[in-house]
Amino acid sequence: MRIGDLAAKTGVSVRSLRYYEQQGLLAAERSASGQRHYPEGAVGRVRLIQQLYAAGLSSKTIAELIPCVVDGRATPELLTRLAAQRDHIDRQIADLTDTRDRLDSVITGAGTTMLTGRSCRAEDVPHTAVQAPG
Amino acid sequence: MRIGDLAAKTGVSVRSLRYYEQQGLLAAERSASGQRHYPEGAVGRVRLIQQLYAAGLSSKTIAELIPCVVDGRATPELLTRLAAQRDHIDRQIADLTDTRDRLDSVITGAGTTMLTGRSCRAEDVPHTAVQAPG
DNA sequence: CTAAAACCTGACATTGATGTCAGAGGCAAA
DNA sequence: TTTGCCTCTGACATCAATGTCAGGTTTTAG
Repeated sequence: MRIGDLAAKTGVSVRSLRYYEQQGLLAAERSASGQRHYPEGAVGRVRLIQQLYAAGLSSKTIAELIPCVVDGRATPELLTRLAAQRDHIDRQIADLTDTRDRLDSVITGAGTTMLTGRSCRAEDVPHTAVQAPG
Repeated sequence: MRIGDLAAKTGVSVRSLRYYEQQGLLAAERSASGQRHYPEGAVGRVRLIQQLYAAGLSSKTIAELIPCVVDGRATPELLTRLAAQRDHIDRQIADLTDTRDRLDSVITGAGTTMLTGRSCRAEDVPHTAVQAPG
């Protein structure tokens, strides 16, 4: 598979795939002329990378942990780091849940506000047709 | 309260507090000589800002939503945006939960691996909609 | 009064992932 | 062979939040 195909399959830009290689996250075979060639498994690998990016891990951290995650090669030290990342994600989940609930209560609370017809700085909303009176 | 005190109470740098003001997230009274002066409530406000930053909202988005969150005021349009943010956070939570579980199974699997010598291939662990290899 | 500490504005630097552009070469179809 | 698309490297641009430095004013402590 060439880089354009992998990009199409994963939804990740060609630019980013090259960047992942540069960061040591994603190896590629090279053809005689230097073009990158990926096995099928690269698709899952890229998805994993994206997932870890989404969890807020840096390239450097992913590069350190990825052999452990894909190969199960875990030194006790790596295992500790992995657990630390898991705990960090746990904290993120807790924080996000808190934020979600907070927004939620604002939303349901605002339902009452909507009935009373009060507006929220309508003059600052440059969008289409705000008909709420100021 | 002066800016240094607020920074100390919130753990946010003085630089960032000035930046928040510039972004319209955090207003400050000014003394005759121009120094910023904050009420006690600013502490909670800064914490809210941090919370929303942590949820991945941009300054611009926070600036738009914050009057509603703190005052409970919302136009229907703003309410929609708020709900969209909540849904976005919900998706983040789901993704993070998935990632956490994945790391978790690597961790417990790796523990087993260390005992049994079996390898643990996380890319083969089923999570949400992994495309099966052909 | 004086010196230190805190504050002000403004500007430039940094980090990280990604976009974009330029110039050169590879590869398959016509 | 020509055409057109894909790929290569390398470099510069971007965005957003924050760090840092400079030069000047204010506040506070001795």
